[in-house]
Amino acid sequence: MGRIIEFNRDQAVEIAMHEFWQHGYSEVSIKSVSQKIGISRSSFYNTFGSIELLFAEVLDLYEYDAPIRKLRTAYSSEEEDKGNLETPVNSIRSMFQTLCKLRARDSEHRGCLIINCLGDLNHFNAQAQTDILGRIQVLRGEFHKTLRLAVNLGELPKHTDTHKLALSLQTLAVGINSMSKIIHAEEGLNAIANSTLDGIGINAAKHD
Amino acid sequence: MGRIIEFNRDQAVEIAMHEFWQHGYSEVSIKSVSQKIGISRSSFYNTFGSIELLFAEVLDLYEYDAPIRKLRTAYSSEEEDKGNLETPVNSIRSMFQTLCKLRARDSEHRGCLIINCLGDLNHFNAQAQTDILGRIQVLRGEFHKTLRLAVNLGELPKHTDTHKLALSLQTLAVGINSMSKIIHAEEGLNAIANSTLDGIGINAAKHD
DNA sequence: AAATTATTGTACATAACTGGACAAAATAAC
DNA sequence: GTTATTTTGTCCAGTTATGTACAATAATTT
Repeated sequence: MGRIIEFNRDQAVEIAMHEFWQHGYSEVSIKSVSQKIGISRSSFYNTFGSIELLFAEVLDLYEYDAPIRKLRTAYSSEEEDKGNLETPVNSIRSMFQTLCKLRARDSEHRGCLIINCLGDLNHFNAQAQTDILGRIQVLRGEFHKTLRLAVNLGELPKHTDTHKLALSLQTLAVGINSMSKIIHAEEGLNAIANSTLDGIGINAAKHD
Repeated sequence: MGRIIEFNRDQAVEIAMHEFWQHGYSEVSIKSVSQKIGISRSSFYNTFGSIELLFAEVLDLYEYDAPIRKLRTAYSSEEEDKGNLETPVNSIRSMFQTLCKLRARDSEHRGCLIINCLGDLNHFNAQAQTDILGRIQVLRGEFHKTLRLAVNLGELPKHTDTHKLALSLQTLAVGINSMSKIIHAEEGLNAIANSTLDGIGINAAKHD
Protein backbone atom coordinates (compact mmCIF):
# COMPACT_ATOMS: atom_id res chain seq x y z
CA MET A 1 0.00 0.00 0.00
CA GLY A 2 1.25 3.48 -0.85
CA ARG A 3 1.11 6.93 0.60
CA ILE A 4 -2.29 8.24 1.60
CA ILE A 5 -3.73 11.48 0.36
CA GLU A 6 -2.78 14.35 2.64
CA PHE A 7 -5.22 17.05 1.76
CA ASN A 8 -8.97 16.86 2.25
CA ARG A 9 -10.39 16.31 -1.22
CA ASP A 10 -13.89 17.53 -0.33
CA GLN A 11 -12.47 20.67 1.17
CA ALA A 12 -10.40 21.19 -1.95
CA VAL A 13 -13.56 21.04 -4.07
CA GLU A 14 -15.17 23.62 -1.78
CA ILE A 15 -12.19 25.93 -2.09
CA ALA A 16 -12.33 25.53 -5.84
CA MET A 17 -16.06 26.26 -5.80
CA HIS A 18 -15.40 29.52 -4.06
CA GLU A 19 -12.72 30.48 -6.57
CA PHE A 20 -14.92 29.79 -9.56
CA TRP A 21 -17.81 31.58 -7.90
CA GLN A 22 -15.77 34.57 -6.98
CA HIS A 23 -13.66 34.99 -10.06
CA GLY A 24 -15.61 33.32 -12.85
CA TYR A 25 -14.70 30.16 -14.65
CA SER A 26 -12.13 31.43 -17.08
CA GLU A 27 -10.15 33.41 -14.53
CA VAL A 28 -9.40 30.32 -12.51
CA SER A 29 -6.26 28.57 -13.76
CA ILE A 30 -4.86 25.28 -12.66
CA LYS A 31 -1.99 27.21 -11.21
CA SER A 32 -4.13 29.59 -9.20
CA VAL A 33 -6.57 27.02 -7.88
CA SER A 34 -3.77 24.63 -6.93
CA GLN A 35 -2.21 27.44 -4.95
CA LYS A 36 -5.47 28.19 -3.21
CA ILE A 37 -5.97 24.57 -2.31
CA GLY A 38 -2.36 24.32 -1.22
CA ILE A 39 -1.14 21.59 -3.51
CA SER A 40 1.20 21.40 -6.44
CA ARG A 41 0.11 21.38 -10.04
CA SER A 42 1.26 17.79 -10.30
CA SER A 43 -0.98 16.77 -7.40
CA PHE A 44 -3.86 18.64 -8.99
CA TYR A 45 -3.54 16.61 -12.15
CA ASN A 46 -3.18 13.41 -10.20
CA THR A 47 -6.30 14.15 -8.19
CA PHE A 48 -8.70 15.92 -10.49
CA GLY A 49 -7.43 15.25 -13.98
CA SER A 50 -8.35 18.58 -15.49
CA ILE A 51 -9.96 21.92 -14.72
CA GLU A 52 -13.08 20.84 -16.60
CA LEU A 53 -13.50 17.72 -14.51
CA LEU A 54 -13.02 19.71 -11.34
CA PHE A 55 -15.58 22.24 -12.46
CA ALA A 56 -18.18 19.57 -13.12
CA GLU A 57 -17.65 18.39 -9.54
CA VAL A 58 -17.96 21.95 -8.31
CA LEU A 59 -21.31 22.35 -10.07
CA ASP A 60 -22.57 19.18 -8.41
CA LEU A 61 -21.50 20.49 -5.03
CA TYR A 62 -23.03 23.90 -5.64
CA GLU A 63 -26.31 22.45 -6.77
CA TYR A 64 -26.48 20.10 -3.82
CA ASP A 65 -26.98 22.99 -1.45
CA ALA A 66 -28.95 25.29 -3.72
CA PRO A 67 -32.05 26.81 -2.07
CA ILE A 68 -34.23 25.31 -4.79
CA ARG A 69 -33.35 21.85 -3.53
CA LYS A 70 -35.47 22.50 -0.49
CA LEU A 71 -38.66 22.88 -2.48
CA ARG A 72 -41.36 20.45 -1.64
CA THR A 73 -41.85 18.42 -4.75
CA ALA A 74 -43.62 15.25 -3.71
CA TYR A 75 -46.65 14.06 -1.85
CA SER A 76 -46.02 11.99 1.23
CA SER A 77 -49.03 10.82 3.20
CA GLU A 78 -46.95 10.05 6.28
CA GLU A 79 -45.62 13.52 6.61
CA GLU A 80 -48.93 14.94 5.55
CA ASP A 81 -50.51 13.28 8.53
CA LYS A 82 -47.93 14.71 10.87
CA GLY A 83 -48.88 18.15 9.69
CA ASN A 84 -45.19 18.99 9.44
CA LEU A 85 -45.03 19.92 5.85
CA GLU A 86 -44.93 23.28 4.37
CA THR A 87 -47.42 23.67 1.54
CA PRO A 88 -45.92 23.70 -1.97
CA VAL A 89 -46.68 27.39 -2.47
CA ASN A 90 -45.21 28.27 0.89
CA SER A 91 -42.12 26.27 0.11
CA ILE A 92 -41.67 28.41 -3.00
CA ARG A 93 -42.01 31.56 -0.95
CA SER A 94 -39.56 30.22 1.61
CA MET A 95 -37.15 29.34 -1.14
CA PHE A 96 -37.11 32.89 -2.43
CA GLN A 97 -36.75 34.22 1.06
CA THR A 98 -33.76 31.96 1.65
CA LEU A 99 -32.30 32.96 -1.68
CA CYS A 100 -32.53 36.65 -0.85
CA LYS A 101 -31.04 36.06 2.57
CA LEU A 102 -28.10 34.09 1.22
CA ARG A 103 -27.33 36.64 -1.45
CA ALA A 104 -27.60 39.56 0.93
CA ARG A 105 -25.30 37.84 3.40
CA ASP A 106 -22.69 37.09 0.79
CA SER A 107 -20.10 39.73 1.49
CA GLU A 108 -18.61 39.23 -1.95
CA HIS A 109 -21.95 39.44 -3.72
CA ARG A 110 -21.15 36.61 -6.03
CA GLY A 111 -24.67 36.03 -7.29
CA CYS A 112 -25.39 32.47 -8.34
CA LEU A 113 -22.62 30.32 -9.75
CA ILE A 114 -24.83 28.59 -12.31
CA ILE A 115 -26.50 31.75 -13.53
CA ASN A 116 -23.14 33.45 -13.74
CA CYS A 117 -22.10 30.66 -16.06
CA LEU A 118 -25.08 31.47 -18.25
CA GLY A 119 -23.77 34.97 -18.74
CA ASP A 120 -20.29 33.64 -19.37
CA LEU A 121 -21.24 30.75 -21.59
CA ASN A 122 -18.69 31.50 -24.27
CA HIS A 123 -15.89 30.39 -22.06
CA PHE A 124 -17.09 26.83 -21.90
CA ASN A 125 -16.67 24.11 -24.46
CA ALA A 126 -19.74 22.58 -26.05
CA GLN A 127 -19.97 19.78 -23.52
CA ALA A 128 -19.82 22.07 -20.54
CA GLN A 129 -22.36 24.40 -22.14
CA THR A 130 -24.74 21.52 -22.57
CA ASP A 131 -24.19 20.55 -18.95
CA ILE A 132 -24.92 24.05 -17.66
CA LEU A 133 -28.03 24.51 -19.78
CA GLY A 134 -29.21 21.09 -18.72
CA ARG A 135 -28.82 21.96 -15.05
CA ILE A 136 -30.85 25.09 -15.53
CA GLN A 137 -33.55 23.00 -17.15
CA VAL A 138 -33.50 20.52 -14.28
CA LEU A 139 -33.82 23.35 -11.77
CA ARG A 140 -36.82 24.64 -13.63
CA GLY A 141 -38.21 21.12 -13.36
CA GLU A 142 -38.06 21.45 -9.59
CA PHE A 143 -40.29 24.50 -9.72
CA HIS A 144 -42.57 22.61 -12.03
CA LYS A 145 -42.90 19.64 -9.73
CA THR A 146 -43.80 21.87 -6.82
CA LEU A 147 -46.37 23.73 -8.85
CA ARG A 148 -47.96 20.53 -10.07
CA LEU A 149 -48.19 19.31 -6.49
CA ALA A 150 -49.77 22.61 -5.52
CA VAL A 151 -52.40 22.16 -8.21
CA ASN A 152 -53.01 18.56 -7.12
CA LEU A 153 -53.45 19.65 -3.53
CA GLY A 154 -55.82 22.37 -4.58
CA GLU A 155 -53.49 25.15 -3.59
CA LEU A 156 -53.43 26.57 -7.09
CA PRO A 157 -56.29 26.65 -9.57
CA LYS A 158 -56.83 23.60 -11.71
CA HIS A 159 -56.26 25.53 -14.91
CA THR A 160 -52.87 26.85 -13.87
CA ASP A 161 -50.31 26.65 -16.65
CA THR A 162 -47.58 25.11 -14.54
CA HIS A 163 -45.01 25.24 -17.35
CA LYS A 164 -45.43 28.94 -17.85
CA LEU A 165 -45.45 29.60 -14.16
CA ALA A 166 -42.27 27.56 -13.62
CA LEU A 167 -40.64 29.64 -16.32
CA SER A 168 -41.73 32.87 -14.66
CA LEU A 169 -40.40 31.69 -11.33
CA GLN A 170 -37.08 30.78 -12.82
CA THR A 171 -36.88 34.11 -14.60
CA LEU A 172 -37.50 35.83 -11.28
CA ALA A 173 -34.80 33.76 -9.60
CA VAL A 174 -32.36 34.58 -12.42
CA GLY A 175 -33.18 38.25 -12.11
CA ILE A 176 -32.75 38.32 -8.36
CA ASN A 177 -29.48 36.42 -8.50
CA SER A 178 -28.12 38.88 -11.01
CA MET A 179 -29.48 41.97 -9.28
CA SER A 180 -28.02 40.79 -5.99
CA LYS A 181 -24.66 41.90 -7.33
CA ILE A 182 -25.96 45.46 -7.30
CA ILE A 183 -28.70 45.49 -4.70
CA HIS A 184 -27.13 44.23 -1.53
CA ALA A 185 -29.87 44.80 1.03
CA GLU A 186 -31.95 41.76 1.90
CA GLU A 187 -35.10 43.84 2.21
CA GLY A 188 -34.58 45.24 -1.27
CA LEU A 189 -34.27 41.77 -2.75
CA ASN A 190 -37.23 40.54 -0.70
CA ALA A 191 -39.31 43.44 -1.96
CA ILE A 192 -38.66 42.41 -5.55
CA ALA A 193 -39.38 38.77 -4.84
CA ASN A 194 -42.52 39.33 -2.83
CA SER A 195 -44.21 41.78 -5.14
CA THR A 196 -43.58 39.62 -8.15
CA LEU A 197 -44.61 36.40 -6.43
CA ASP A 198 -47.79 38.01 -5.16
CA GLY A 199 -48.52 39.22 -8.65
CA ILE A 200 -48.11 35.85 -10.35
CA GLY A 201 -50.24 34.08 -7.85
CA ILE A 202 -47.70 32.59 -5.46
CA ASN A 203 -49.29 34.07 -2.45
CA ALA A 204 -48.11 34.16 1.11
CA ALA A 205 -49.96 31.82 3.44
CA LYS A 206 -53.25 33.04 4.82
CA HIS A 207 -53.77 32.56 8.50
CA ASP A 208 -57.05 31.03 9.55
CA MET B 1 -2.79 67.04 -45.38
CA GLY B 2 -2.11 63.36 -45.10
CA ARG B 3 -3.76 60.17 -45.95
CA ILE B 4 -7.40 59.85 -44.98
CA ILE B 5 -8.80 57.08 -42.90
CA GLU B 6 -9.84 54.22 -45.13
CA PHE B 7 -12.16 52.20 -43.01
CA ASN B 8 -15.48 53.36 -41.67
CA ARG B 9 -14.91 54.06 -37.99
CA ASP B 10 -18.56 53.80 -37.03
CA GLN B 11 -18.86 50.52 -38.81
CA ALA B 12 -15.75 49.30 -37.02
CA VAL B 13 -17.35 50.10 -33.67
CA GLU B 14 -20.44 48.12 -34.73
CA ILE B 15 -18.34 45.15 -35.72
CA ALA B 16 -16.57 45.37 -32.40
CA MET B 17 -19.92 45.55 -30.61
CA HIS B 18 -20.97 42.35 -32.24
CA GLU B 19 -17.75 40.61 -31.28
CA PHE B 20 -17.99 41.63 -27.64
CA TRP B 21 -21.68 40.71 -27.60
CA GLN B 22 -21.12 37.38 -29.20
CA HIS B 23 -17.96 36.26 -27.47
CA GLY B 24 -17.87 38.19 -24.23
CA TYR B 25 -15.47 40.91 -23.30
CA SER B 26 -12.45 38.90 -22.32
CA GLU B 27 -12.49 36.65 -25.35
CA VAL B 28 -12.05 39.59 -27.68
CA SER B 29 -8.39 40.40 -28.19
CA ILE B 30 -6.92 43.32 -30.04
CA LYS B 31 -5.67 40.88 -32.59
CA SER B 32 -9.03 39.18 -33.14
CA VAL B 33 -11.11 42.37 -33.30
CA SER B 34 -8.60 44.04 -35.63
CA GLN B 35 -8.93 41.07 -37.92
CA LYS B 36 -12.71 41.22 -37.81
CA ILE B 37 -12.67 44.93 -38.63
CA GLY B 38 -10.09 44.33 -41.33
CA ILE B 39 -7.29 46.54 -40.09
CA SER B 40 -3.88 45.94 -38.63
CA ARG B 41 -3.04 46.03 -34.96
CA SER B 42 -1.09 49.19 -35.53
CA SER B 43 -4.11 50.91 -37.05
CA PHE B 44 -6.23 49.71 -34.18
CA TYR B 45 -3.96 51.41 -31.68
CA ASN B 46 -3.80 54.57 -33.76
CA THR B 47 -7.57 54.75 -34.00
CA PHE B 48 -8.94 53.47 -30.72
CA GLY B 49 -6.03 53.60 -28.34
CA SER B 50 -6.88 50.50 -26.35
CA ILE B 51 -9.43 47.73 -26.01
CA GLU B 52 -10.88 49.43 -22.94
CA LEU B 53 -11.49 52.66 -24.78
CA LEU B 54 -13.10 50.82 -27.66
CA PHE B 55 -15.33 48.94 -25.27
CA ALA B 56 -16.55 52.13 -23.65
CA GLU B 57 -17.53 53.34 -27.11
CA VAL B 58 -19.25 50.04 -27.78
CA LEU B 59 -21.34 50.37 -24.62
CA ASP B 60 -22.42 53.86 -25.68
CA LEU B 61 -23.45 52.53 -29.06
CA TYR B 62 -25.28 49.57 -27.58
CA GLU B 63 -27.16 51.69 -25.11
CA TYR B 64 -28.14 54.19 -27.76
CA ASP B 65 -30.40 51.66 -29.41
CA ALA B 66 -31.54 49.79 -26.32
CA PRO B 67 -35.31 49.19 -26.18
CA ILE B 68 -35.49 50.99 -22.86
CA ARG B 69 -34.51 54.21 -24.60
CA LYS B 70 -37.90 54.26 -26.20
CA LEU B 71 -39.75 54.54 -22.92
CA ARG B 72 -41.88 57.60 -22.52
CA THR B 73 -40.30 59.52 -19.69
CA ALA B 74 -41.56 63.06 -19.94
CA TYR B 75 -44.71 65.07 -20.18
CA SER B 76 -45.18 67.10 -23.31
CA SER B 77 -48.36 69.08 -23.68
CA GLU B 78 -47.91 69.48 -27.44
CA GLU B 79 -47.75 65.83 -28.11
CA GLU B 80 -50.37 65.16 -25.49
CA ASP B 81 -52.73 67.33 -27.45
CA LYS B 82 -52.01 65.47 -30.64
CA GLY B 83 -53.11 62.31 -28.95
CA ASN B 84 -50.08 60.59 -30.49
CA LEU B 85 -48.43 59.46 -27.34
CA GLU B 86 -48.44 56.11 -25.89
CA THR B 87 -49.28 56.16 -22.20
CA PRO B 88 -46.34 55.54 -19.84
CA VAL B 89 -47.63 52.13 -18.81
CA ASN B 90 -48.21 51.14 -22.41
CA SER B 91 -44.76 52.27 -23.31
CA ILE B 92 -43.39 49.91 -20.68
CA ARG B 93 -45.42 47.05 -22.12
CA SER B 94 -44.24 47.92 -25.60
CA MET B 95 -40.69 48.01 -24.40
CA PHE B 96 -40.90 44.49 -23.07
CA GLN B 97 -42.59 43.34 -26.23
CA THR B 98 -39.80 44.83 -28.29
CA LEU B 99 -37.21 43.30 -26.02
CA CYS B 100 -38.72 39.83 -26.40
CA LYS B 101 -38.94 40.26 -30.16
CA LEU B 102 -35.33 41.37 -30.50
CA ARG B 103 -34.03 38.55 -28.36
CA ALA B 104 -36.11 35.94 -30.14
CA ARG B 105 -34.92 37.18 -33.51
CA ASP B 106 -31.28 37.12 -32.50
CA SER B 107 -30.07 33.95 -34.18
CA GLU B 108 -27.07 33.87 -31.91
CA HIS B 109 -29.08 34.36 -28.74
CA ARG B 110 -26.61 36.79 -27.31
CA GLY B 111 -28.82 38.14 -24.55
CA CYS B 112 -28.09 41.71 -23.51
CA LEU B 113 -24.54 43.01 -23.75
CA ILE B 114 -24.77 45.07 -20.57
CA ILE B 115 -26.37 42.33 -18.49
CA ASN B 116 -23.84 39.85 -19.80
CA CYS B 117 -21.17 42.15 -18.45
CA LEU B 118 -22.85 41.96 -15.06
CA GLY B 119 -22.37 38.20 -15.03
CA ASP B 120 -18.81 38.60 -16.22
CA LEU B 121 -17.83 41.49 -14.01
CA ASN B 122 -14.58 39.98 -12.84
CA HIS B 123 -13.00 40.53 -16.19
CA PHE B 124 -13.23 44.27 -15.98
CA ASN B 125 -10.98 46.65 -14.13
CA ALA B 126 -12.44 48.78 -11.37
CA GLN B 127 -13.16 51.70 -13.65
CA ALA B 128 -15.04 49.63 -16.20
CA GLN B 129 -16.97 47.89 -13.42
CA THR B 130 -18.07 51.23 -12.08
CA ASP B 131 -19.10 52.26 -15.59
CA ILE B 132 -21.19 49.14 -16.14
CA LEU B 133 -22.91 49.31 -12.76
CA GLY B 134 -23.57 52.98 -13.37
CA ARG B 135 -25.23 52.27 -16.69
CA ILE B 136 -27.48 49.69 -15.09
CA GLN B 137 -28.46 52.28 -12.52
CA VAL B 138 -29.20 54.84 -15.21
CA LEU B 139 -31.34 52.34 -17.08
CA ARG B 140 -33.32 51.72 -13.92
CA GLY B 141 -33.77 55.48 -13.72
CA GLU B 142 -35.53 55.35 -17.07
CA PHE B 143 -38.08 52.92 -15.69
CA HIS B 144 -38.43 55.15 -12.68
CA LYS B 145 -39.11 58.27 -14.73
CA THR B 146 -41.80 56.51 -16.72
CA LEU B 147 -43.44 55.18 -13.58
CA ARG B 148 -43.43 58.59 -11.97
CA LEU B 149 -45.05 60.05 -15.06
CA ALA B 150 -47.65 57.30 -14.96
CA VAL B 151 -48.49 58.20 -11.37
CA ASN B 152 -48.66 61.90 -12.25
CA LEU B 153 -50.99 61.16 -15.14
CA GLY B 154 -53.15 59.05 -12.92
CA GLU B 155 -52.33 55.87 -14.73
CA LEU B 156 -50.95 54.25 -11.60
CA PRO B 157 -52.22 54.68 -8.05
CA LYS B 158 -50.91 57.63 -6.10
CA HIS B 159 -49.37 55.41 -3.45
CA THR B 160 -47.31 53.39 -5.91
CA ASP B 161 -43.76 52.81 -4.70
CA THR B 162 -42.08 53.77 -7.94
CA HIS B 163 -38.61 52.87 -6.70
CA LYS B 164 -39.61 49.36 -5.83
CA LEU B 165 -41.55 48.94 -9.02
CA ALA B 166 -38.63 50.19 -11.14
CA LEU B 167 -36.48 47.63 -9.42
CA SER B 168 -38.98 44.87 -10.15
CA LEU B 169 -39.14 45.91 -13.79
CA GLN B 170 -35.41 45.88 -14.12
CA THR B 171 -35.21 42.48 -12.44
CA LEU B 172 -37.72 41.19 -14.95
CA ALA B 173 -35.73 42.63 -17.83
CA VAL B 174 -32.55 41.09 -16.48
CA GLY B 175 -34.29 37.74 -16.12
CA ILE B 176 -35.73 37.82 -19.63
CA ASN B 177 -32.43 38.84 -21.18
CA SER B 178 -30.69 35.97 -19.47
CA MET B 179 -33.41 33.43 -20.16
CA SER B 180 -33.45 34.40 -23.79
CA LYS B 181 -30.26 32.41 -24.14
CA ILE B 182 -32.25 29.29 -23.32
CA ILE B 183 -35.81 30.12 -24.30
CA HIS B 184 -35.66 31.14 -27.90
CA ALA B 185 -39.33 31.42 -28.81
CA GLU B 186 -40.77 34.92 -28.78
CA GLU B 187 -44.08 33.69 -27.42
CA GLY B 188 -42.32 31.99 -24.52
CA LEU B 189 -40.51 35.19 -23.59
CA ASN B 190 -43.68 37.21 -24.05
CA ALA B 191 -45.54 34.84 -21.78
CA ILE B 192 -43.04 35.45 -19.00
CA ALA B 193 -43.09 39.18 -19.51
CA ASN B 194 -46.84 39.53 -19.74
CA SER B 195 -47.77 37.41 -16.75
CA THR B 196 -45.27 39.17 -14.54
CA LEU B 197 -46.19 42.64 -15.76
CA ASP B 198 -49.88 41.92 -15.25
CA GLY B 199 -49.11 40.70 -11.78
CA ILE B 200 -47.14 43.75 -10.67
CA GLY B 201 -49.71 46.17 -11.97
CA ILE B 202 -48.34 47.14 -15.36
CA ASN B 203 -51.49 46.26 -17.17
CA ALA B 204 -52.21 46.12 -20.83
CA ALA B 205 -54.31 48.98 -22.14
CA LYS B 206 -58.04 48.67 -21.70
CA HIS B 207 -60.11 49.48 -24.71
CA ASP B 208 -63.06 51.77 -24.19
C1' DA C 1 13.87 -4.15 2.18
C1' DA C 2 10.39 -4.15 -1.46
C1' DA C 3 6.24 -2.52 -3.40
C1' DT C 4 3.01 1.00 -3.90
C1' DT C 5 1.09 5.41 -4.01
C1' DA C 6 1.32 10.58 -3.16
C1' DT C 7 3.84 14.82 -3.50
C1' DT C 8 6.96 17.78 -5.40
C1' DG C 9 9.66 20.31 -8.57
C1' DT C 10 11.73 20.87 -12.88
C1' DA C 11 12.19 20.98 -17.78
C1' DC C 12 10.30 21.40 -22.18
C1' DA C 13 7.75 22.90 -26.10
C1' DT C 14 3.86 25.26 -27.04
C1' DA C 15 0.36 28.76 -27.27
C1' DA C 16 -1.43 33.20 -27.31
C1' DC C 17 -1.24 37.58 -26.54
C1' DT C 18 0.54 42.28 -25.20
C1' DG C 19 2.51 47.34 -25.76
C1' DG C 20 5.87 49.85 -27.70
C1' DA C 21 9.06 51.13 -31.12
C1' DC C 22 10.12 52.01 -35.65
C1' DA C 23 10.53 52.49 -40.49
C1' DA C 24 8.83 51.74 -45.03
C1' DA C 25 5.15 52.33 -48.03
C1' DA C 26 0.88 54.45 -49.26
C1' DT C 27 -2.24 58.25 -49.79
C1' DA C 28 -3.82 63.01 -50.11
C1' DA C 29 -3.23 68.12 -50.58
C1' DC C 30 -0.40 71.88 -51.81
C1' DG D 1 8.66 67.51 -54.79
C1' DT D 2 7.29 68.49 -49.92
C1' DT D 3 4.47 67.87 -46.05
C1' DA D 4 1.40 65.36 -43.33
C1' DT D 5 -1.21 61.53 -42.00
C1' DT D 6 -2.51 56.51 -42.41
C1' DT D 7 -1.43 51.79 -42.98
C1' DT D 8 1.38 48.11 -42.59
C1' DG D 9 4.59 44.79 -40.94
C1' DT D 10 8.25 43.50 -38.16
C1' DC D 11 10.85 43.22 -34.10
C1' DC D 12 11.44 43.02 -29.22
C1' DA D 13 10.88 41.77 -24.59
C1' DG D 14 7.65 40.40 -21.72
C1' DT D 15 3.74 37.90 -19.65
C1' DT D 16 1.04 34.04 -18.43
C1' DA D 17 -0.37 29.78 -18.73
C1' DT D 18 -0.66 24.95 -20.50
C1' DG D 19 0.05 19.55 -20.74
C1' DT D 20 3.35 16.25 -20.59
C1' DA D 21 7.20 13.85 -18.99
C1' DC D 22 10.06 12.47 -15.53
C1' DA D 23 12.63 11.59 -11.47
C1' DA D 24 13.45 12.28 -6.70
C1' DT D 25 11.51 12.20 -2.31
C1' DA D 26 8.12 10.93 1.04
C1' DA D 27 4.78 8.04 3.29
C1' DT D 28 2.43 3.66 4.10
C1' DT D 29 1.87 -1.43 4.20
C1' DT D 30 3.61 -5.99 3.81
